[in-house]
Amino acid sequence: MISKTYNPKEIEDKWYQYWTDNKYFSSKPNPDKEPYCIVIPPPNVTGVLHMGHMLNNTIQDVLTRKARMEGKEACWVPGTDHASIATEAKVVAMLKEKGINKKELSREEFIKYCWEWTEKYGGIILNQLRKLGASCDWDRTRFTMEPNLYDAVIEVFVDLYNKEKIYRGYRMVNWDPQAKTTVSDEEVIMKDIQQKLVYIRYDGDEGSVTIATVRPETIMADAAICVNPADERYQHLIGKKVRIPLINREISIIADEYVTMDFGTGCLKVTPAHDQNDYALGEKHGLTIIDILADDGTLNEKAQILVGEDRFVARKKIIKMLEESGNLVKAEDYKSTVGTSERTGAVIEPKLSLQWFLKMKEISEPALQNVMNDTIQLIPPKFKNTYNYWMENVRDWCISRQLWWGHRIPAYYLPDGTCIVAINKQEALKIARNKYQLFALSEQDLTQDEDVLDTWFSSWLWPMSVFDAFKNPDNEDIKYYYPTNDLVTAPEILFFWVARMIIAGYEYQGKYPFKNVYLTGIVRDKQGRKMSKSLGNSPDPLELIEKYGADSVRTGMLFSSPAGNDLLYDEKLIEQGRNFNNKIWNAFRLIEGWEVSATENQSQSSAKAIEWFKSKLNKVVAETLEHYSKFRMSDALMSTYNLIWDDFCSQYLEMIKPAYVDGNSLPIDKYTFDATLEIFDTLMRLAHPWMPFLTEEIWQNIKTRGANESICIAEFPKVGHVNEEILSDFEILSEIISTVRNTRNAKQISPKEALPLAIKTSNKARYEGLAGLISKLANISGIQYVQDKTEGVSFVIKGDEFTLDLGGNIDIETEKANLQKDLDYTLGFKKSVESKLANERFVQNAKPDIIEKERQKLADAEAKIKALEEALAKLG
RNA sequence: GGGAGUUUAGCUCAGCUGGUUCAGAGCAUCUGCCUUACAAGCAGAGGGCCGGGGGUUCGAAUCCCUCAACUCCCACCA
Repeated sequence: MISKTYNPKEIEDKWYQYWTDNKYFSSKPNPDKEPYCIVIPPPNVTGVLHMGHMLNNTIQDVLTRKARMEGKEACWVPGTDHASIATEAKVVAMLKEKGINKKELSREEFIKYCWEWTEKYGGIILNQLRKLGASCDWDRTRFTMEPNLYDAVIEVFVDLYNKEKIYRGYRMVNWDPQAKTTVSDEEVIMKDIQQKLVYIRYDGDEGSVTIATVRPETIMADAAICVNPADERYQHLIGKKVRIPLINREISIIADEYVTMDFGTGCLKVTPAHDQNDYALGEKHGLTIIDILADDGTLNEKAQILVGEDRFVARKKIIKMLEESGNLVKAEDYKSTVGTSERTGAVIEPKLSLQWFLKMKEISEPALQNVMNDTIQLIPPKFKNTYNYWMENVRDWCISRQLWWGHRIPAYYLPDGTCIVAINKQEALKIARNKYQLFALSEQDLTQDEDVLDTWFSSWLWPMSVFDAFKNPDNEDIKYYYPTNDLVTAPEILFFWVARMIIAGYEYQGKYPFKNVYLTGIVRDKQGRKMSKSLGNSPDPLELIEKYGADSVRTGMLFSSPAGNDLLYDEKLIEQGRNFNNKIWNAFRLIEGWEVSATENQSQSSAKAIEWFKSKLNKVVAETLEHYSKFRMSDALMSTYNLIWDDFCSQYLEMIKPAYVDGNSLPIDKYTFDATLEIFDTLMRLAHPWMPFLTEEIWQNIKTRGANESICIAEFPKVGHVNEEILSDFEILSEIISTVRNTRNAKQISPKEALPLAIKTSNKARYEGLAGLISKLANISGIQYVQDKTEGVSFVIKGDEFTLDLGGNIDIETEKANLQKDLDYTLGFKKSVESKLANERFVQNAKPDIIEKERQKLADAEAKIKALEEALAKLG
């Protein structure tokens, strides 16, 4: 006896093992098959699965499994990303706990720790994906820091350098004082914060000025005071000098139109070292750059005062000091935006430093065009706008990071500072010798750049590097799988990653890396808040899988998540998923429990039911494929959900269910039984991409399967013949049944009590075909075809009149009122259709098929009115 | 400050190029049922002037204008 409720725990590990043992997810180039390929957005190697991963990877798995069942050579490439900043931060923290300071370690020692850490935690997230049922080709698992991928990054750097796309320069960059590295513009998150706008008076011999600033701790780095040349208030001071309070250094007052007259006091303190605009202003006016901040965000000796204090502490203290010195004019509340690091949350410090950049404008041209012309499709397309904006205003990409964990920049410096870029030291030395004729030079004389590359500078090669496109350019894999088909990822990394992969794809393969980009939404909680650790509103995906089963979580997450829309997560969704799983499980239990008779003849009703369901199934398969083709995942799932729950369980199974006599089920005829199993088989294949475990378990039990058979590689249902006539007949059937059931409900008559039904129709044949089913599903004791209305409750469907004999249990007035209500509505309806048809402009302008539809409506309404009127007349 | 998007039942969303069997789905709610697959269930029901206003049209949730609210992206007014 199978369990009454579906128990996923018992089967999930078993089937996953079976699938991997049989290598169903392995893929090799196969010229006879069409490739279907997805590369996973590589999660952080030391990360753990969160709800966003669940959503995103479930979608990838659904797409991959469906493609595989459709006979394509499906290949889903898994892997992880080394995540420089995040991993390095974790390792530093771990070392700190052990009492080790990163600074005390050599680069090699530190990297060794990183590798240890990676090996310890690196497998976790991939194993979690297995729990979810992800059908990745695990033999192809890649890591952005593994040797081949490492080399690819270095090669690309050298290549771009040689093409003069990469340069080194001083720039104002975003400095993260916590991670002590630069971060790219995209990694800076602007946040609104409440600050104090401090007004400070600078005195001079010829007058004084008051400036407003939110960063009083930087006054020691001031290079000038700037006013608008048109500002009459300050005309007399331009060119004069004032002294910086507290340190009494003299600075000039300069004029520039950049300054807004009506903001603050109209006087701007210019601090070229600590502000983007001030830097530009400083360059223009030839000002001195005084950098008073150390790498960790404390004030350095150039500040002269408050040396060693953290910038925020210094800010508070200096206000106090200014107050005491009498230079503080006032301080008011002010809200402004400040950049914070995406990785550490620290407030970003604009900092002037020497960094490596990639010129973006030219290289990104094809990536812009081919998204705009839909060669690459963004789903949903609304993201094209933001993509376009970003790409058109793209700025050079700062690719160096002051970290150790990552791909070390292959730039080597000669003792005189000359920079040579080459794939390794030996090559660099060769260049030094050949190009500069420095034959005496040895490897020891070359110093490699200390910095590593931005993590995205490795992941932008991902769709190519996972197939070794750089190491081995003409290999079978890259030729077969590239370009890949779909990419499923979060909109947040559209520019970080997606756009850059497209750029790299065109640069190195001359072709887009993927055809479609499906952008998922953000998983939020019920109240619409982002899932976050600090809020504690993010459930642990593995606990959910443990509690409900992977299939429940998968379906639950996809019930309501259109592309690009955020998913408001509620555990109820997962429950709904579980209920669906259980429903299927029980349908199987029912069928499984039937006794089969080889001698019993098939009833006409069962034959009809099978015919109907097959048409219905084909219709839904067509719909589902349509949804898939448009990446409407929720809709595709819902089609299957409704087909199985409503059409199959609630209707079909009730139609063919063997009767009970004296508490015992009669056997079911073999033909119907076999047909039902076949249908069930198809349904499981249709549902498999959503619920791989449950469907495999059932599919394996429907009949005896061979040793290497699996639903994973069974055929996805194809669209077959749809008999529209039978579908419409069954719609009438279901209307009859629900009306009868309704009537019982209203009259409080038990469903167990069989009632006689009279039908007055001109199409007796139609109902004779349905009679058995009507009787069975509406519990009708006998059907009688009549010429005149008989005693009982009547209703009209498609111009035919049905009367349910309730044995006198009727209230004439109520019946009359009900019929009258229906009649009134239909008359009104008829009138509106008539007036429409009478409208010449309508008849002239509307399309013929629309008019034909209207005529049909009119005819139907007239038939209905006739029947209703007759029924009413009978009641007196 | 600039740009884009959204606004349809209590919630989450479908409704393509305008045609009143298009006002839908799932969930939630309500009513009645432990009917021998499933109470994680069965059978039913209610619920929306499609954000407001104006316009185009024979006809608008669907096109245009305008207002309002919300969201996102971009942006250095100290």
